[in-house]
Amino acid sequence: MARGKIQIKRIENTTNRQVTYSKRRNGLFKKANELTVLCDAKVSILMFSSTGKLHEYISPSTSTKQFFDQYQMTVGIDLWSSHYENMQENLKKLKEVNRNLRKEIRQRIGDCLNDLSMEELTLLEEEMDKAAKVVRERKYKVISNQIDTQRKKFNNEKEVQSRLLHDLDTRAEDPRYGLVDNGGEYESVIGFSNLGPRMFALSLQPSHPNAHSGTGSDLTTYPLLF
Amino acid sequence: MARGKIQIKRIENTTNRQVTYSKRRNGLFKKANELTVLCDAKVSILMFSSTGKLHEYISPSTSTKQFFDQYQMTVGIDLWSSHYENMQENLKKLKEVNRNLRKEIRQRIGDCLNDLSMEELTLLEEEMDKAAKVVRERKYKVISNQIDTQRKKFNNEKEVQSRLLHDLDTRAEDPRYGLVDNGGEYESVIGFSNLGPRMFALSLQPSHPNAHSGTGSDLTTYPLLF
DNA sequence: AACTATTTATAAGA
DNA sequence: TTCTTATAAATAGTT
Repeated sequence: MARGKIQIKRIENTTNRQVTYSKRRNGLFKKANELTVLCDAKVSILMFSSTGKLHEYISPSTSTKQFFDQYQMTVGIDLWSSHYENMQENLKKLKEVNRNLRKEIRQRIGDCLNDLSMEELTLLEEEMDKAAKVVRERKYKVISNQIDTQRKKFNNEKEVQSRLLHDLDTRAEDPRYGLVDNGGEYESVIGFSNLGPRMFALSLQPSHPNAHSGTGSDLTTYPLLF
Repeated sequence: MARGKIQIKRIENTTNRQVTYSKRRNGLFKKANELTVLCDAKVSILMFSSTGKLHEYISPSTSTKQFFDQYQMTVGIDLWSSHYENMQENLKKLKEVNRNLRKEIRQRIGDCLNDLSMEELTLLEEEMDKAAKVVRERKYKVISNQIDTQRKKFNNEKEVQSRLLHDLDTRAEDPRYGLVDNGGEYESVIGFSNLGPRMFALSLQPSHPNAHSGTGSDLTTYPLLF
């Protein structure tokens, strides 16, 4: 624009092009700054030269990040959404699923029943009864397993005990030991007493609600524990 | 820069400022475009006016998004990483919550009870019984509401019916209708026969047919309804 | 939005 | 690069 008009088209001479780039870049930034001051505006200029070099102008009292954020807010679309679209989608879906799960749980706890129809209530009741039955069965299974284990332990210990008693008898009759009283037997019984509390605790389990009196046969094993 | 030099400072006159903003913005964009062409560069200009309005220049064959990406690559810092991390954190938390909710539901359905202790099973059982009770109560409430509604409907209909019957009686005894034999009466009843089905349906209600057996004519008209 | 006197930007040369 | 400078372009104030 001086010493001769130029065509606005790519400057082929590389040096020339770079010089012009530098000069005009400065001019652009100067203008941008003037605009910022004169008109109380915020300007962001990003430039990449043909060699890939970055130059930047940004109005004082702001930042490129702020510009990006504000730009996106204004445009209304996340420019980074391509990066995060899937994530946001996932997030949304998860939240929805979550909501439904919570609702289901609430219904199964007994909340939020008001918007259920008669049919849904009936279905829910059936399901819950079924589930409760499963829980109960599982509980009895656990109980009987524990009982079984305890019984086995008890039998083992009894066997050991009787063997010990037998030994004692043998020894008592053996003139070499000269033991006549029960002291030994007493000691050996006390040795089992640490099993007591555990078995007692078991017997305190709410032996169970009346609903399942049909499985009474299981209970016949209980007395053996006392 | 014409018709007088100006100070580079905020233009206080609003109109003036907006005009200058517009003019210089165009100038800036024009320069940016020339730079793009002359020097084979890529330029992005974002501007927010003092009123918050956004204006944008972007070199052809590129996009603001590309600029953001390239800017970040060049600067070497992911400006969005904090967003990204937050999101991932959220996602993780939601998944965890979700997992727990599912587990709870599964337990309440009767699956996955194996890893529950005796105490937990007992607690679960109690909760489920309690919840089932609530569901049942809710169901009965719905049922009784429905019954109530039906009863009210029935009573209404019954009243309407008796009023109609009463009307019929009155007309049958009124000489103005000149009905001597039963033919006329038959006709007049037939006149109401579009009500018939409704009354018929009503008469099937378990409650009872005639609350108005006081007049003998009641009995004679009943057969006509069927 | 158009005009235009003037300022500013800058192409080419040093 | 930077400076110079002739000239093109931008634009402030006006209509």
